[in-house]
Amino acid sequence: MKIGELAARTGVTPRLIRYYEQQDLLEADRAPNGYRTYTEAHVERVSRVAGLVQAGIPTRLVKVLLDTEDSAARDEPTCPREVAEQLATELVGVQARIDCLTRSRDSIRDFLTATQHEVLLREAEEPAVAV
Amino acid sequence: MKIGELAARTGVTPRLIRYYEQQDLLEADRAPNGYRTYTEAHVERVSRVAGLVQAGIPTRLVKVLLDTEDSAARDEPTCPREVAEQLATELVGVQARIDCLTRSRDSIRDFLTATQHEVLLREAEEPAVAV
DNA sequence: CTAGAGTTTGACACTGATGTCAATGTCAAG
DNA sequence: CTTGACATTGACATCAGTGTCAAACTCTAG
Repeated sequence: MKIGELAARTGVTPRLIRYYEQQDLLEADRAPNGYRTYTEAHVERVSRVAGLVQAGIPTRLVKVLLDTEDSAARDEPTCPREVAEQLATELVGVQARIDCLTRSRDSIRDFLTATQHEVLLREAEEPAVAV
Repeated sequence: MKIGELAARTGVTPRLIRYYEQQDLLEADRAPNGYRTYTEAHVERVSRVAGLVQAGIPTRLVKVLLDTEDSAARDEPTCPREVAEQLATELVGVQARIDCLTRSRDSIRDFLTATQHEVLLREAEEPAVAV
């Protein structure tokens, strides 16, 4: 598929998809005419990247995270001690973000419940659009 | 306490503390000489703000989130339907971020485990510096 | 009284993530 | 062949979050 379709399916603008590629978070094959071409796998990849970036992870780190997943998937036990330490450091940062966001989420929930708006809660939690 | 001490205790630079105040995320009393003065409560508040901002929540929303907590704490059932809907919307966004970060965290953990670096894991999870 | 550390405001600068625009190329449909 | 939709690259613009610096003030210690 071409960039337009990928954009439509992920909700990420073509501009950003190109930007992510430029930041080395994405790779794209090229059709003979120079157009970028993507596969199904890219859909998830792009969603993931966008999600992480939106969650405040700088692109530089997003790359590390996804590369980690990738090499884990291909189970390459490639892991120089130093990289592992960096990851461990990153881990605490990620966990801190999760904790912080979780508190906010709970606050919102509690508040909506306390103000008799549970209906909205159900609407909100149904879709489960986990990315 | 003055801004310097607050900064030291929260790990947030004075510059940012002033910025957050400017963005209406914080309020500070003034000493007769014009210096900002803070209470214990501000310590947590600042940490919270910084955490959310770092987690990718724009300051504009951080304000909404914390205001929600505040009014919940003072249990004011003040909640016009419209605000509730906005919050519900925000809720799904926050949840999406949490899911995304959680996946990354698990990936890192799994990876470190798979590569025999559990030691680092324990180091990383001990502090439990949840903010 | 003076020196030094901390504070105030305000300006300027930079970075990262995005939007937008321009000039050009590709391709499918009429 | 022409038109219109979509691609490409590259430049410029914007916004938020931060760093940094300057000039002036306050306070504490010597």
